[in-house]
Amino acid sequence: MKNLPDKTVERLSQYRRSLNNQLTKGKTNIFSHELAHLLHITPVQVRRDIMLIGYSGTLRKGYDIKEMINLIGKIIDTDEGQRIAVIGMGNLGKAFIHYLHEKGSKLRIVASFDVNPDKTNKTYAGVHCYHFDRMAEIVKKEEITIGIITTPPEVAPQIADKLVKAGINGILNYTPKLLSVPDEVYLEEYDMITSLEKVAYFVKHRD
Amino acid sequence: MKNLPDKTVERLSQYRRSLNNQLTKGKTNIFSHELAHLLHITPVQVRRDIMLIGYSGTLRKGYDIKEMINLIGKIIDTDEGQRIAVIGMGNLGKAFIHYLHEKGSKLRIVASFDVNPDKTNKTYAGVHCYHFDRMAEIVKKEEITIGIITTPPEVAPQIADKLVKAGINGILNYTPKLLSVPDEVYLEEYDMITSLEKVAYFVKHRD
DNA sequence: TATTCCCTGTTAAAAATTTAACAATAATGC
DNA sequence: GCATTATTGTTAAATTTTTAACAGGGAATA
Ligand SMILES: NC(=O)c1ccc[n+]([C@@H]2O[C@H](COP(=O)([O-])OP(=O)(O)OC[C@H]3O[C@@H](n4cnc5c(N)ncnc54)[C@H](O)[C@@H]3O)[C@@H](O)[C@H]2O)c1
Ligand SMILES: NC(=O)c1ccc[n+]([C@@H]2O[C@H](COP(=O)([O-])OP(=O)(O)OC[C@H]3O[C@@H](n4cnc5c(N)ncnc54)[C@H](O)[C@@H]3O)[C@@H](O)[C@H]2O)c1
Repeated sequence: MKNLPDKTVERLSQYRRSLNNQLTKGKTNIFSHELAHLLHITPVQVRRDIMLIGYSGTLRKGYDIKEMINLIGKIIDTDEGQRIAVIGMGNLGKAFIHYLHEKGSKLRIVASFDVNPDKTNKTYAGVHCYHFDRMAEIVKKEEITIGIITTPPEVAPQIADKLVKAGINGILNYTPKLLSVPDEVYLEEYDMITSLEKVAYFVKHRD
Repeated sequence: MKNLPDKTVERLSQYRRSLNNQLTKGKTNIFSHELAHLLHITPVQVRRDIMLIGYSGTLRKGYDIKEMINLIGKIIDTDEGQRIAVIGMGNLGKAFIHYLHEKGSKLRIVASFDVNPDKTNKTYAGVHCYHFDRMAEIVKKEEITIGIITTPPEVAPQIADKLVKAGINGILNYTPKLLSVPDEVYLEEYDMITSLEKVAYFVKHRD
């Protein structure tokens, strides 16, 4: 399948979460306008996204929820899934692991790293924490493709460098320090303060 | 000033963080291409954003870092600042308060709420935690305009409703449950899983 | 003082994303 | 069975966002 637009990928993730939610409520089918309402977007956009991933609903019945969940899974998780590491087992790192635990996704956190002896050689929500010195070794052995950085910001650049050298393909950076990686590594950065400041701005400047 | 584009507002927040960073390194001026490099964007975009906020650099010297920080502060924080509450003092809520503490921003967290007696009537990083029953009262007294929701997802909708009734103007929702609020309330939602799944997708589908 | 160079500010073009419009058609009601 | 209704799929238009192009103009050089 051709590459999907950035924004469509983000929405697919949200569609899936909403669809799973509907499934637990006993719903088996859903209309574009229902899904749109849940995500605060327009029904057209839902239909367009669904068109882009090559799925089709049935007229007057809408979309089959299970089928859509499966298809989105194939697209995002891929059939083989991916293996993930968290670097920095502080508040955020631990919270993340607990949050992802038990989601039953094919994206699995299989290792974590820290340098603090209080953190290393322990297991958090089923994820073992190694000393960061062993990172390259474990990344290879465990076939890890994605690293999530939740260390203090100062060390984030060197962590990123080492992850790249170890052969990782994607980095999700939660420190406020903006990173630089080679083109072939996909980098996503998120800072809570930006979200908060965005709300602050639009609260004061909304029409 | 006319309303700025969504994306520009997000970047302003990042500009400011990067500029503060440069300031501590002793830099007083910066070129568009330098700032662009830090944010992985193009110099044109930097210049355009700066044009939109009505600031001007000097030819051959670039932009005055302090002046830009001040101006961005006026735009995002506004002169009076805003007062913020966190609802749900679990892992994420506490982490957030610690993270924002000591940033010296005009956006200040002035209260937090929980229902668990283990959490209430304590102070975390200088922020008092009240029982959620007192929320409406405190929101009025403390003139709180923004609420950050970090409760379990199940209760998020009812929390949001009550925040809206209490007269809040903006909500930042970190639970994976998508919310619905009246138009006049600005809503921003963020789910870490979406970021992770986005990385997962583009790692496998990058050209 | 002329010339070159570098960097800004801005308008115009391009690209990405969203929204509108509507044809097609299965189910429903009469 | 025929018209009506509801809903999808898709093309085209509109909007938003990014990128390109380039005209200034101040500093440096000579
Ligand atoms: N806590 C939040 O809500 C929040 C929000 C946004 C961003 N952040 C950012 O996320 C990051 C983590 O925040 P936190 O609250 O979890 O911090 P934290 O101090 O609790 O955790 C950081 C962890 O990284 C470990 N570490 C330090 N150096 C390391 C290294 N070289 N290699 C591996 N591990 C190392 C530390 O031992 C510690 O366990 C910070 O950059 C913070 O700015 C935090
Ligand atoms: N921890 C993460 O990394 C992470 C990441 C993304 C999203 N989230 C989401 O953020 C939210 C919080 O996560 P967490 O790990 O901090 O959970 P948590 O269980 O540690 O904290 C939740 C807190 O909310 C309080 N609470 C429960 N009901 C309440 C109510 N009605 N009013 C006020 N407070 C109430 C609880 O007492 C608890 O202190 C969850 O929705 C979670 O899914 C967490």
